[in-house]
Amino acid sequence: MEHTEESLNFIEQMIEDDIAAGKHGGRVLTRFPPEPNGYLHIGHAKSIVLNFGVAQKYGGKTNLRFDDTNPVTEDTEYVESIQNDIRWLGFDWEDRLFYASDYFDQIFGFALRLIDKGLAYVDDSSAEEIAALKGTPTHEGTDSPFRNRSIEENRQLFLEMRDGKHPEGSKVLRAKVDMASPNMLLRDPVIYRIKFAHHHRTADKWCIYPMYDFAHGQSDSIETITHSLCTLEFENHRPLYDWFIEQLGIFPSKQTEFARLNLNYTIMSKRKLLQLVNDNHVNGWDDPRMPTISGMRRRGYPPAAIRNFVKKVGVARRENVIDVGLLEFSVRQELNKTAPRVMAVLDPLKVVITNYPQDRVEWMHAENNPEDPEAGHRELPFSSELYIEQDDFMENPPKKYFRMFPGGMVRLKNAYIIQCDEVIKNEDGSIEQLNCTYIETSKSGEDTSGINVKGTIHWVSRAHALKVEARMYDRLFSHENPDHDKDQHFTAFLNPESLVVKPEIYVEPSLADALPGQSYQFMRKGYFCVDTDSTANKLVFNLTVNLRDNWGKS
RNA sequence: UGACCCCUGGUGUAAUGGUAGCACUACAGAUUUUGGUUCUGUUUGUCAGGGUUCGAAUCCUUGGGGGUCAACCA
Repeated sequence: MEHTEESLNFIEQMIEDDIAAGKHGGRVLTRFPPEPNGYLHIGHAKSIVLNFGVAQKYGGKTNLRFDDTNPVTEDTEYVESIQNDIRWLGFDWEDRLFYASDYFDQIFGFALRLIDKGLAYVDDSSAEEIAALKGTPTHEGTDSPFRNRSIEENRQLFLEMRDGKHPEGSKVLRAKVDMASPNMLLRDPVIYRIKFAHHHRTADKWCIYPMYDFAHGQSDSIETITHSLCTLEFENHRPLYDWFIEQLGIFPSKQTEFARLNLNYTIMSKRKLLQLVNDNHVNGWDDPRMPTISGMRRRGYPPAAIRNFVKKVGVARRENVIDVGLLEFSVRQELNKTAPRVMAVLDPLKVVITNYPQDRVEWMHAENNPEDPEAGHRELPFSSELYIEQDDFMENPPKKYFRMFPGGMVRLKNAYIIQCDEVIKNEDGSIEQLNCTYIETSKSGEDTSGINVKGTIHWVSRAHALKVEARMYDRLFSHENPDHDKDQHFTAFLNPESLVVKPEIYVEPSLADALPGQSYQFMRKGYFCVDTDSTANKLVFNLTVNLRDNWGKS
């Protein structure tokens, strides 16, 4: 057996180099550091798969750490959903659940250490004044008038800030780096601000909170993270990340940036997703049209499909926009192997088999999944009155149409070949029903008719069909980049047909006991899953993704 | 008019100075009791110029294009 070597992405390459060099004794410890201020989306899935995946591959571990340094935007609702989503994706942080807020005491100590080294000062300037003195990317900044306070005064004032003696916005603690740096982040970044806000974990213990740059890297160090993987927009933060490690003399975690995942026909910004929820453009964070993990779960995307998708996308440092078609491919690939086949008629057309006894019911033997011999078989009721799909019949078919037409023959999947004898119309010209005859000797599995038909269509027995609701989902946006227009808000590009509800479709009776979350292939139509809105009286199915359809393309 | 990063088919990603490959998409065909799946094949690519080298997608250089950075957000 030939075995092809899989090529490494640049992060795996780096880790292998580090291990080979004996760095940290070959130890690998990564972390996934979400801020609990929103739901996880497919972009986070990339980070999760990367962080957990690479650690697994090299015998390491991964911490889950909530980056909860801004009490104003964070909430335990998000803490719960995030953990739920990571588990569902198939990853386990075991006993390593941490919060940046666990380290507030230590981080406060780091700040004092900086002050004592003359590397941090309390600034009484307003936010506007600080911004004004910061300069611009092309013009260097100016020192704050408070930059040269004594160590003693800085210490005293910082302690007073902690003790709530100063109002919000009146003072901040700044690192003393370099106001002339071409890197704006090094121009004396604010590292602590006053916020009289209730924190979801530390409650009212603190009224000062560290900023990202003085919490994230420090938390990495405290946990002795070896490889701190983050997205490209933090690249300019790396010199500061390293500066703090150097000045504080703490564990040297190493930050490495990779390009975030972008998908066309959707948006990934948490702020904008929150707006879709708040403005009721969608029905919550787990709306099946949302690019959130919870939305995809409800839509019926299997976790393995998401993992495979992320692996196919790869990891690199260049900006990218992934075609949502690749995600759909991954979903079909997984569901094709696992989803039982059933028959469902979405847009019914009544068929009467005139030569089939009206009171007769035959139970047809049907394969559950041709891709999976283990999946077994089921029995399907067949009778003289059926429903077929409206677009499986055409009165005046084009050349290569091989479904039903007047005088034509078609195979009913798992049943008989029938011939269309008569089209019965309503007064308005619409088709009321088809009268057909069946070929008695053509029963599936015991066909001796010798007739070969090109088309096979799905059907359900009218008397036995279950009436269920179907929610037909399409992409949320009709433009591949909803953010492309400077003058028009992204909501202007919402797809008005992203959800079409079919209140009543017909499905075969074997679906009666289907449970929320279960996926099926509605043969020749698409993959559907049972929605959590289903009740004892009425099942609700979500369209996960259509089947590929080559008909009519050429 | 600053610093840092990036540029390989339509999309994404390999090739670590030595045959530009893989996946998705598209197209064509075979198989098929799902116009699904599967199988086979085809089209399409190294941003541009200069240099180093026996040899450059890869190294150097100039230019072009794109991204990030001026929250008391992360």
